[in-house]
Amino acid sequence: MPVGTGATVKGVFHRDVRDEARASIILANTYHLYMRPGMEVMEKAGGVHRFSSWEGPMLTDSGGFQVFSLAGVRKLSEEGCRFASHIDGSKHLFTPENVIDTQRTIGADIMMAFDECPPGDAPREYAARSLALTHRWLERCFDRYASTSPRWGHSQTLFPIVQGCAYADLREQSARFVQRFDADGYAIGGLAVGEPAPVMYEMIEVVNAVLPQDRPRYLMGVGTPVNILEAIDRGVDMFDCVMPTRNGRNGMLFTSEGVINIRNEKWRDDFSPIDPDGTAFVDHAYTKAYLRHLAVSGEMMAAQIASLHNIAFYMKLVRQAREHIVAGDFAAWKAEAAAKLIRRL
RNA sequence: GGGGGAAUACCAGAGUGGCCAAAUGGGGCAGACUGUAAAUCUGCUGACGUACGUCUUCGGUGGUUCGAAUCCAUCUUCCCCCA
Repeated sequence: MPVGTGATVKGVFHRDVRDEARASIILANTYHLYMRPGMEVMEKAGGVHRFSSWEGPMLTDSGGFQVFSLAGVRKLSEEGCRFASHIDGSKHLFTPENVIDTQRTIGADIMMAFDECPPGDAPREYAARSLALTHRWLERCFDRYASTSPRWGHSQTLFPIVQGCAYADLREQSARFVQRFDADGYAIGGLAVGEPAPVMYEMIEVVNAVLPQDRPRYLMGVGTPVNILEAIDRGVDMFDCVMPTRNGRNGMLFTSEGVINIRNEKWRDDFSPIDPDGTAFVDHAYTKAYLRHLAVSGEMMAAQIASLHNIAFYMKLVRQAREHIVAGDFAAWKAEAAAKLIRRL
């Protein structure tokens, strides 16, 4: 949602944590069509959380990411973050408190804390100062959370966000700090923001070594199919990412055989399905040639089909991951799948 | 039959004597996109070479000029107007 609302609405597809296996997941902004009605999102001593009305849980971001992505046009302070709307220039102030209020109003099942997300190359001194601010904000978020009630008759939970940039000791410190709130789940933020992938993986390992095993770990904003498999391998349970939709709109299709740029002329006469492995999101499988025609013609349908296809692909990917974790052959499957996923077709 | 206009790279279309291998768009090719200010943005697109560069291009032919996509003659093709 645009600046001013203080939150981004997402759908989250979550495992039933009663499964033995880790890795459930995902993702898909604004798409809730993959979720089962009344599915239990998580269990905690003494109670079961139920989703809001419809097909699945709603997760909202706090607006913290805007602190990162709008770095050029915002002002950070102890109080919060000021923005000028890109739409009408009006001024807006996000604070830990009003961001919680907004998410209460939206009715999110999972609300996110308000944090600062520094860039991947942030110097240590900045990272440490930022982390301290994020932690202070986090306490304010939970204060507000504790002093307010769900508005729409279903429970609303709040996830803290681990920060610390690319510094292992800061990450570890943060992962310990956030546990004082005994949350239903924990988010890992501030990754995939410019740092190399190996650094991201290392940070995930550091953090997950500290976070509790019996609560979902949510890696925010990640990522490519391979990123997701690597993160699952390191104990992450939940993801969200714009990649399947944004890249889909821009003509990139993820398939079990590799990545396709559907605008390429090579697909012009290719009447085979987008993915031979059958990740079609409807019974009818669109052909590459048809989708290319729509994309080249500038038809909105191309963006729609590509987005839905990519989301369906991501959903299938994590479902397979879960199955292979249960079957006990995740590592072998991951290696084989990843090799294909990075190919360009 | 008479009069006028036009032919430019894959397409469309600027350019009217040197700063033109030739604007701009499209098409093509490649790349980017990771808690969505994004149906977006970037690069390349005559040949050879990493590159400075060299060579061949602006309908055909022949001229003028130090120098021509640009001027002249002629041919070809297309378009328009009048009969």
